[in-house]
Amino acid sequence: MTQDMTRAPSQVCTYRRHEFLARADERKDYVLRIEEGWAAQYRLLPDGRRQIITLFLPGDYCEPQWLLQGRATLPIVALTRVRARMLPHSRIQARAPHEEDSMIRVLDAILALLRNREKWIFNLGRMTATERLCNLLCELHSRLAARNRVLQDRCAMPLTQYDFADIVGISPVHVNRVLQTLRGEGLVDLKGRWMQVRDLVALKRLGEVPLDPEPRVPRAA
Amino acid sequence: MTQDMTRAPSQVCTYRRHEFLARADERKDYVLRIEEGWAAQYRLLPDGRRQIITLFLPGDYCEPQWLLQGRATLPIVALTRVRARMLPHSRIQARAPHEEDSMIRVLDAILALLRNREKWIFNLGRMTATERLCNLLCELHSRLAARNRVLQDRCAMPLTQYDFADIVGISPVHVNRVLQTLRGEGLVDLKGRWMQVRDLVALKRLGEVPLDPEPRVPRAA
DNA sequence: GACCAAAGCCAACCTATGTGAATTGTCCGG
DNA sequence: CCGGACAATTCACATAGGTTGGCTTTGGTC
Repeated sequence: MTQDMTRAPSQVCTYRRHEFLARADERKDYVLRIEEGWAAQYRLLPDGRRQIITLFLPGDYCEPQWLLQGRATLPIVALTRVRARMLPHSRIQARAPHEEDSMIRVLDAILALLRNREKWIFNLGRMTATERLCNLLCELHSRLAARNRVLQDRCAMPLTQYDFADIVGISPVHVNRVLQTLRGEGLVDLKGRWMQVRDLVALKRLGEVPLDPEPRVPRAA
Repeated sequence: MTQDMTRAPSQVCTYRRHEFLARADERKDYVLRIEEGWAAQYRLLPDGRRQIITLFLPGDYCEPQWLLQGRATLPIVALTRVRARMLPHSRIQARAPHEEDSMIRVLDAILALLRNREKWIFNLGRMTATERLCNLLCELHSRLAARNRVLQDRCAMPLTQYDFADIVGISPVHVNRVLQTLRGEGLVDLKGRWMQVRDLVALKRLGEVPLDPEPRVPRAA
C-alpha cells in the first residue's frame, strides 16, 4: 500500500526553555503546531534592546508563513519547555480543504497573525503602559480560554516581568509598578507563574478591549 | 469566443483626498492596485487617538488580504488624490502563476506586509522618536526608489506632520522638533510636499536601518 | 489679489516612563 | 539545610516626549 501522507504520524519534538525553535533566516520545510508550552519570536538590536513580536501558545501554528516562504525570518525561542508537532509542507498540501492542518487552516492562521499585528501596532503606537498591559492580559486570557486552559479565572502564566516588558515595549521596572496597581485595585493577580483574573470587565475596559456581545444561550446541547 | 478574464480590461477608479477606499468590515470581492497617489489604513479610538497601520504607495496592492478574507477589517483613506485599478478576485485567480496580478504575486504581497509589520512593532516598541522617524523616511525613500519615483535624492512627500505623527506614534509637535534637527544637521529636508535626502547613509544609521551591501555591477545590460 | 483653512512653527511647562543600583524573595539542586 | 541564580520589588533621580496655546506661513479658491 502506498504511503498516505495525510495520515502518516507526524514527528513530535521538544525544546527546553531558552532553546531555539528557529533562528533567523533558517530554511523551514515544515510548520510547527505547539502542543504544550509557550514560545516567542523577537527582534534584537546590537545595543540589547529587545522586542517580542509574536507569542506562540498551545494550539498555535508556529510560523504559518513558513509554508509560503520556506524560511524563518526572525528567531523563535522557547519561554518554557515546549512540545510541538512538526507538519511538513507536503503533509499540509495533501490535506483535504477543511481537515485539521490543511492549507486553508494554515492560511487562516496567517490572516489572524496579520490582524493581531494591526492591533499591536495600534497598542504600541497609541496606548499608555497600563492600557497595553491590560490589553495583553485580556488577549492572553481569551486565547487561553479558547483552548480550554482557563479554570475559574485562573490560568498558567509563564511570562516573567521582563518578558512582559519586551512585549508591551516598556521597562521591567515599570511593568512591576503597573502590575502592583492592578493588583491593588483588585483587577488581576499575577503571582508565581499563575494569573488570576478578578475583574475581567474592568480589565477589558482599561485595556480598551471591545466588550464582546452577551453570549447567547446555545440552541441545543 | 468566450470571455478571457485574464485579459479583460479592469476598472480604474479614483478617489479624492480624504475619501474612503474602504470602510471597516466592508465586503470586498476585489483587490486594488494603486497607480497614483497615497492611501493609509488606520485605527481610531473614541477619544481621538489615531494610529496609521499601513501606508499604500503607487504600485502597492491595497489590501491583498481581501483576496483571502473577502472583506476589509480597517478603514482606508486617501491621503492624496488616488487612482487605482480594481482587480476582481476572479481575475486574479485566472492569472497564470507568474504573470502580473497573479495569485502568487498577491500572496507575496501579504507576506511582505507581515514582515513590514514585524519591523513596525519593533520600531514602535523599542525605538526613540528620532530613530522611528529616520527609519520611516528611509523606508519611504526606498519604496519610492523601487518604483522609480526618486530623482536626484528628491521625491514627492504628501504626508503632513500630523500624518507622520500618526505613523510613528508620537505627537505632531514632536515630529516638528525632530524634523527641525534633522534639517539642521543636513540629513533631510522636508518642505512643501517634497523630501530631499541629503545624507542617506547617516539617515539609515540613525534609523537603525541595516545598510545594504554594495551594489554589484550587473553582468550585462 | 484677497481670503480662509490647513499646515507649520515655537515656547513654557508638565508627566509618564526610563535608569541605575541595591534589596528581598523564591525555587531548585546538591 | 545551604548556596546560587533568577525574578520581583523598591527608591531616587533623570529625561524624552506630551500638552496647550498662540503665532506665522502656505496654498487653494473665488
